[in-house]
Amino acid sequence: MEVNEVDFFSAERRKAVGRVEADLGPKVPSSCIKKEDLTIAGLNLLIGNARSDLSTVDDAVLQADDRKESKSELAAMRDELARVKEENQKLREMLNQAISNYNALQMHLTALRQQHDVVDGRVEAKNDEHGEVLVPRQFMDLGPAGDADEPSHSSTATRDRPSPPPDNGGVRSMDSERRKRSTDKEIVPPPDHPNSNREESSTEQAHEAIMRKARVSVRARSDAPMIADGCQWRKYGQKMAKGNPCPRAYYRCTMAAGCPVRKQVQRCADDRSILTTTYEGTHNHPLPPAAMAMASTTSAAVSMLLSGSMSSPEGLMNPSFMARTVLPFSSSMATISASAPFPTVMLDLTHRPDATQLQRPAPAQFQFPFPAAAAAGYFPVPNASGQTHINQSRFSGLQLSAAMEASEFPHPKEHAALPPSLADTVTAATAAITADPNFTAALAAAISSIINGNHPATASDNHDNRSTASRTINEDDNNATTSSKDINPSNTNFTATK
DNA sequence: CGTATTTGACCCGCGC
DNA sequence: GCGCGGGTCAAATACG
Repeated sequence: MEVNEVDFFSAERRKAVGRVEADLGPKVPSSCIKKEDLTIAGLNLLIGNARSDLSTVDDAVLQADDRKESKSELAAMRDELARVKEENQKLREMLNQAISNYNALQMHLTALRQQHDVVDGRVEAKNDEHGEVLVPRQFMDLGPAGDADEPSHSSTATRDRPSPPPDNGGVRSMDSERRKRSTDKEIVPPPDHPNSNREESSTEQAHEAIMRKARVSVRARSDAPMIADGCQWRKYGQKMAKGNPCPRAYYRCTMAAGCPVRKQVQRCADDRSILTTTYEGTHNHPLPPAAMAMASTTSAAVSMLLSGSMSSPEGLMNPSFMARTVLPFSSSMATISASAPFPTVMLDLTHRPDATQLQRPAPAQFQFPFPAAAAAGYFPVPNASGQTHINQSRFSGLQLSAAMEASEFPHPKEHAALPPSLADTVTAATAAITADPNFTAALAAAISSIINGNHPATASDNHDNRSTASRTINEDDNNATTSSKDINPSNTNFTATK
C-alpha cells in the first residue's frame, strides 16, 4: 500500500516532470524566435503549461507528505521527497529561465517591430510626398508614430546643427510637441483617416498616449549624481522644483537620434542620500542588455497600467491578486500608481534588507515580497490616490562589489562623475538592479503574466513601439560618438551572483 | 575644435 | 486674465 502510494506519486511526478521538460526543452527560446507572433503565444502557452505541471508536482509532493507519516518507509519516502523537491526546484529554475527568455524575446520582438515600423513610416512618408495621401503634420504628431516624428527631435538636434529659421512665427518646434502632449492628456482621437478604423485607432491612440507618458521612478541611495542604467544621457536642463532645495536635472537619451526617452533626477529633500530617477518614454532603438531593465520595466508597467486603467482598474490594482500572481514574498517596495498626471511605477531600492533575506538562498527567480497589508503609503509618492503598493524584492539587499559595477559599465560618461570610491555598494546595487536583465525579466514577466491573464492580446502589443515611424531627421547628428561607445553587454555576473 | 554642461529665458497648463 | 510651477530651449561656457 505504502509502496503503491509512493509509486503513484512518483509516477504522477514523473509524468508532470516529463511534460515540463518537454515544454521547457532547451530549444524553446531559440526555436520560438523564428515566428514572432507564434513566439509570444507559444511561450505563453508553454509557461502556462509548465506552471500547471509544476502545480501537479507540488500537489503530489504535498499529498505524499501528508500520508507518509507513521508509515514504515518514512525514511525512504523522505529521501524520495527530498529528491522530488530538489527536482521540483530545478524545474522551477527551468521555468524561470524560460520566462526570462520569453521576456528577452519580447524585447527582441519590440525591437523588430520598431524597425519594421520605421520602414512603414518611411513608406508612408514617401506616399505623402507623392501627394497620394495627404496627412496633415498635426495628424502625424498625434498618430501612433507620435514620438518618432516629433518635431522636438529637430529641436533636440538643433544644439549641434543650425536651427532652421523660426518661420513658424517664432514658435519653437518643441512647442508643438508640448501642445501635442497636452492634447494627449485627453487622448483625443485622431482626425479621420481614409483607411483607418476610427474605433481601433482611437484605442491605439489611448494606448500609445499612455505608453508615451508612463513613467518609472527608481529611488536609490547613491552619492553619485546619477545612477548608471546602461544608457547614454545628455543633460538638457535643470530646475529648482518647488518644495525641494535640491535641483531637478533633466536628461535625454542620446543612444539614438530622436530617442524620446527622458529622465529626471532629483535628490530627496528629506534624505539627500536618496536619488530619485524618473524615466519617461520608450526607447526607439535596440538597447544593450544593461539598459533593458528600465525599458522593459517601463513597457511592462505601462502594459499593466493599460490593461488595468482601460478595463478594470480595481481588478488590476488588487494587491492580493497581484500577490497571488507574482509577488509571493518581499521586503522593499515598488509602487504602481495609475493616478494622474502620469501612470507611474516607483521602485524603492533604498531599504536595507533584513537578515533573513540576506540569508535566503537566491534561486534565479523573481520573488517579490508583497504583504497584503502594503496598501498604505510606505514612502512618499506625489500621487496619493489610487495607488497600489507592492512590497518588492530582496533586490535592495544586493551587495555587489564595486568592481563588478565598474566592469559592468566601463564607458558611460556618467560614470566619470561617480565618486572615486566605487565602494558605494548601494550605488552598485542600484546599478545592478537597473542593469540586470534578470530583474527586468522578473518584473516584466510578472507583470506580463498578469496582463496575459486578463488581457491576452495586450501584453505583447503594448511593447509595440511605433514611435519611430517617419523619423527622418538628424539621423547622423552628434550622437555618433556616444552611441558608438560600447556598453559591455556581459552581465552574467549579476545572474551568477544572485 | 568638437562635445557636453550650465543657466537664464521662454512656453504652456493649471489654478485662482 | 494673471501668476505660478514644470518642462524645455539654446546661447554661453566648460571641458577634454
